[in-house]
Amino acid sequence: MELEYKGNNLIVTGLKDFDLKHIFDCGQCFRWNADGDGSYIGVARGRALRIKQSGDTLTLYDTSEKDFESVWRGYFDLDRDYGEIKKKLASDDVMRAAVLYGGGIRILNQDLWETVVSFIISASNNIPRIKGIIERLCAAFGKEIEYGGEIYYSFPDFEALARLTPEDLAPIRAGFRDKYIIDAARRFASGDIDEKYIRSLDAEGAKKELMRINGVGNKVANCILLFGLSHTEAFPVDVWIKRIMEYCYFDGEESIEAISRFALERFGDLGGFAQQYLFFYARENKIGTV
DNA sequence: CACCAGGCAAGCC
DNA sequence: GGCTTGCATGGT
Repeated sequence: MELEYKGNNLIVTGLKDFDLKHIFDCGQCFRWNADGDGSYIGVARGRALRIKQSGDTLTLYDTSEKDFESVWRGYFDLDRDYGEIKKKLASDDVMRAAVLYGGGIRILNQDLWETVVSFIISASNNIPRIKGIIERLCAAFGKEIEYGGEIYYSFPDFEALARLTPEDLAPIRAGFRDKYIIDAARRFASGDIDEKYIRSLDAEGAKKELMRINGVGNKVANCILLFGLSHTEAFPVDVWIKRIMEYCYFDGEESIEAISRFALERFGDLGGFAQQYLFFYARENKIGTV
């Protein structure tokens, strides 16, 4: 992987196991959108970014080396060897196919607070609507970010949301999840839930702590562990994962608990990566929906 | 018009 | 403890 500058744009070459479409469409994030001409625009960690991939070359527009090193290198998980992960996972026909299909997936290292709220919103919802709710939340309560002559909005911090009531969130149209968002914000703002403390815990302890938040159950907590806390053994089982696992590894219907146990035993610390390859493969091919 | 969407909490037994 | 049900909203 090499870096060079052309004007204000940072060019990264020599990428392996990296594909923006796979990364943004595997269900882990909600704030990146295709913008014609193959580029994507998104907001993360309080910064907006236009990014474009062509083969093994990535262009980050109007990006300083400082921002790349302090934010984007870690966010895109560029220092992890996904070739090794894929090799280990591709030990059966199902995973071989899934890894081949979504070979450019990376698990983004996202902000914990944003991940908590985003996956609270994800409950009993669909991805286009989740994205809509989050964009309205950011536009209403986030901070303005100017980038490339346009205005974007940061994800609102918990102090801003802790001051609100469910009625204030009505325009966001989050439905029954509005009170959960506010419960989460108040717990973070009061220190009842503490990011440093959560990060000091192992996956099991962090999960227990997260599940104290109203609206965070087993599945949402697993998503937060994986996408916001780098606990790569977390294997969130949603309807898509349940379907593809039942279809490919079981003989018909199976409980979420049994599927989770199977995943931990088979994939171990790589469960989260396996989950992302499977989710992308299942959704893009509508596997199990018949 | 049912039914479903990256589930969860509250209310039952 | 496990099992059932209501939940907001929008798309099919």
